[in-house]
Amino acid sequence: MSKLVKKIKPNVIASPKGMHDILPADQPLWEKVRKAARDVAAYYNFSRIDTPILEKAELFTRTLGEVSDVVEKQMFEVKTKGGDSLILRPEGTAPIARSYIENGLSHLGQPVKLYYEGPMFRYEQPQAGRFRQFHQAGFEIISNENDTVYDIQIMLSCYRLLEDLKLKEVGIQINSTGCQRCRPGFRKKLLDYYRPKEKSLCGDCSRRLKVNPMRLLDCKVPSCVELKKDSPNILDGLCFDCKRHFKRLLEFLEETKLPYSLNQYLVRGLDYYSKTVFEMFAGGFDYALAAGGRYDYLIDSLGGRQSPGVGGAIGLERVIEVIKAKEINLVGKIKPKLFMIHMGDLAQIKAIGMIEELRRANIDVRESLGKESLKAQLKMADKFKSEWALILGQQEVFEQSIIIRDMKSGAQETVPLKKAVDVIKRKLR
RNA sequence: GUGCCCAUAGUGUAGCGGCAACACUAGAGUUUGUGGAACUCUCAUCACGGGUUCGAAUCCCGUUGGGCACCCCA
Repeated sequence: MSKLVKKIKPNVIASPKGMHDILPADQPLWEKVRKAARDVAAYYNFSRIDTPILEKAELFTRTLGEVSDVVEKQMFEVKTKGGDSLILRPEGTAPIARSYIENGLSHLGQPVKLYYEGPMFRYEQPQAGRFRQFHQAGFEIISNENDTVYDIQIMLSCYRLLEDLKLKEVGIQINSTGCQRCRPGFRKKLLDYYRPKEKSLCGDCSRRLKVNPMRLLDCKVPSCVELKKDSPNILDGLCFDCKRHFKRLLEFLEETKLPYSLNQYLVRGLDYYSKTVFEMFAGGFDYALAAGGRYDYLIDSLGGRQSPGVGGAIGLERVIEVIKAKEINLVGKIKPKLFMIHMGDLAQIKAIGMIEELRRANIDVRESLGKESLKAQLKMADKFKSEWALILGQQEVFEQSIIIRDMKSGAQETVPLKKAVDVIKRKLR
């Protein structure tokens, strides 16, 4: 038979755009960040919740807003065989609100404090700190009362998490976006201010003027920024309730000494926010590491009983990017002090047995049992900076013994296999 | 969605129309049961597809992916 088959290198398949592997080298840092989030959640008494990665489209169109960018152009759609379409969740709050209603979580006792962590998806152009699949950890507090103390607890949770990750100089920007009572009045004031100037607005802004005037405050086009200077301040237009809520938030911020600054132009792109909104930044990075706000009507809009809530989410990729850029060292390497070495097939069998015995004794050991030569294995032991090498050769197997080698001094002692674990225990102490 | 830049070993780079090179990493070894040094060897049909050319990693087009910015956002 002749070999007619040409060696053809199949096209290399790349990961989808904006979606990345988290490689082994990065896993310790990721785990550190996730653990920090879990610890903060535990300290402030948040219970973990996991919701499906797919949700019905309506959940997001109804809560985030039909004309929000996330809904208009960033929805990641999955068609089912039945012809329905599902959406890869772009954020965590709406699904939790859905679950809260569906599972009657109000029965958990007020307030309901929930924490989550997992992948989110948005169909957009990847760039600095921005991916199609990214990860968030988040905190939500839902209760009967829209008590400002919950706002500060959310901000504290987010802030402490960043602090625990050794991120220094984190700044918090806050604003109030008003409520259903005062926002219409402010919208009108905005419109009154901007309508006569419509011709000088950028294209996006003149469109926003019609669909979502609040977003005019967010524009970064220089000419619009100039116009913004004299625009009505949202804080002046707040109703009595919102004003009181905001004032109280400031008192809490003073008490907790969180480094905040007012930003009257901070309006977030998701419709469900009301009253408090905030974003947290690390010095030198222009994307928010964490953000959130209050959502007094979210549960309502999904058909649940009126239950105000407040929440915040932390972008894990962004946090990790900043940690790396600032060369913050969070991960200490755990290195087992023992290294198992074998010579020959028989010894390889015994070596496996020995490792299992060590495991039962709760002793960490590293190995490179796929390698054959003693040299290569010693080299590995050295690379891992092992303190002792356990060496099993033909002769040791035959004698029912094992060599314990001190890697620093090179001194070796041969001990009976039966006593090996005890001797090792003593050495490790 | 739009605009600009980019793509050569696992990583970082050289090669600029004529034999794909260097460093690091990884693997094997330097006479067979003892590591850290040194040395030797191995690892790429130059992202993919097409075109121009006697000849393409190199020039052109397309695709995919990456980076940055806008929009928006964690």
